[in-house]
Amino acid sequence: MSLYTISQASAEVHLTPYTLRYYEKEGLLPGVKKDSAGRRNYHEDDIQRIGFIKCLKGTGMSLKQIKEYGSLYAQGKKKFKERNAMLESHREKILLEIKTQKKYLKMVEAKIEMKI
Amino acid sequence: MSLYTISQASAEVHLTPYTLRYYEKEGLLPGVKKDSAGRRNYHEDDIQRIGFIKCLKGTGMSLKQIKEYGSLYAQGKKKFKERNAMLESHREKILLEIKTQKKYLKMVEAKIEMKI
DNA sequence: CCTTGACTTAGAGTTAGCTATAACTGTTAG
DNA sequence: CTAACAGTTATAGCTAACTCTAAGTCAAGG
Repeated sequence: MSLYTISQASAEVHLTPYTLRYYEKEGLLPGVKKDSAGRRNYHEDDIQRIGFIKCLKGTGMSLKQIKEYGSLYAQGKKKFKERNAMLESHREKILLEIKTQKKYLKMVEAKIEMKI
Repeated sequence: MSLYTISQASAEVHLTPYTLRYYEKEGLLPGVKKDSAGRRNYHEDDIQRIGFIKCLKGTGMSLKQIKEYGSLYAQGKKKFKERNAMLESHREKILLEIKTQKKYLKMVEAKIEMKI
């Protein structure tokens, strides 16, 4: 049934075990199961969750907000509206960010072309 | 000849006076002139420099690297090659970043479309 | 049985990048 | 002349996001 130890999960998602424990401690990754010896067993859907956390974080969402999103998610469809509103506004933010990056790219390219 | 006090420069570039002084202290913005009373006088080209610093920083370059770039720049054309290499590799980084952002955008949009 | 090694926790330490405070100085308006 | 104001410095404090340390536990191999 596809279980990962913390070091396997770490390799899979390219985050250190430190970071994985930290995310869990901060409440970003609730409900990770442990074996009889108290060791974490990451399931496939934990890996998926971490993937989405990386996506949100990689687009500039703070861990605090990611946690908030996760908490809305955990509350199921009664919070669907709120949760989707969060994603929609984050989507706008990403679009804006891409625009800004493109502008900055042009500035850097202009500087390169200056040859001075 | 278009001089700015620190608060005017601050308003112009959308950075706080604290940040402007901090950048200067960190060596990112050498050679800012002062008046007889010791107050900073930002010239038009200081404003331009800050603009480019914001561009580099906004695309993920660390202040340390920006300082390094500035120091190469200050050494004139004898460091042209090195400086341009730095910009070229930064350009690649930005391109990659835009690509990543686009991928993440799709992930967020997919999540929005899930309606679950 | 004992060592090795991968894990556990709580908590301390680190880094980047600001942001604020305290004490002070020079300029300007009334 | 003086009070308010906008600046100055040095230095301390803050936040986010890790990153590491110390001390301990557990399971498996020799």
